[in-house]
Amino acid sequence: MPFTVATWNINSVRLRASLVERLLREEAPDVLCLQECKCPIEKLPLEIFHALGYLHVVARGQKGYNGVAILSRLPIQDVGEQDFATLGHARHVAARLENGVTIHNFYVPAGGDIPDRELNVKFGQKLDYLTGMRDWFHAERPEKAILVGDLNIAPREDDVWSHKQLLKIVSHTPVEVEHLADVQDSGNWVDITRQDIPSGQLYSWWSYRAADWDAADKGRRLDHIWATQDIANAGHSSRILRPVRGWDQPSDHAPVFASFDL
DNA sequence: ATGGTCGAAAATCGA
Repeated sequence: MPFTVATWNINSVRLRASLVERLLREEAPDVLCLQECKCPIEKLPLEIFHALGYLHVVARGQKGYNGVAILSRLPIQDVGEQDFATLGHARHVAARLENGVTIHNFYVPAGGDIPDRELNVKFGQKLDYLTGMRDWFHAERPEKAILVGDLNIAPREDDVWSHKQLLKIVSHTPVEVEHLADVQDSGNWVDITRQDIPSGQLYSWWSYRAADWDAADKGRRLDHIWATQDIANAGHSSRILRPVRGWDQPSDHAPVFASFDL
């Protein structure tokens, strides 16, 4: 059964419910994973999703911040959440499809502005969250699994507009990249986006603080789709929908897509 | 070295 998965940091699902609706209508992924819903689960605009055939929703939320949701046209089962680094935040939820594939939806902490855990508690929390992910996947030995989300790290030189200028900027520092690589190794995860698009600049986020984000094009690839080694060769057709960043009242993130023939 | 823009929620914090 082939299926398509998408991930999108929506930056308030209530404010942008109409954008979610447009994406579902135009692209019709089987599963859409959202981050930064910024509301309790009882305030998710479920009617809109249901009306489009997304009858299955697994989510975790909190008032004002964070929040993750998995919308699906295919039946899914809630298989729980993890609270890495015991932050008490809604940053992870997992669901299982009937074909046995588990989908993990993550919103990794952004980490603040200063890349030093002595000077910035949030940076330490980000690293600790990633270490928690590493240890958990090391113990779990995931199989037939897909991991998506806003991981808030652009690991490769061609995942950022300027490797040199971003080396000390949170999201591209060597210590974060090492932590993310440890997570990837611990679960035998394969970066499906880069499996499909192995070279060239690739971004999924552009700051709001640019006069013209498209012309400046100072982007970063913060949003990822991974799969465990055993199903990685089923992944294909990866793409990042850059035009979505140019929709009215957009999120600062573009959605990332991949398909799997399983 | 700094400021630039958003969203939620209350007049700031987080990104």
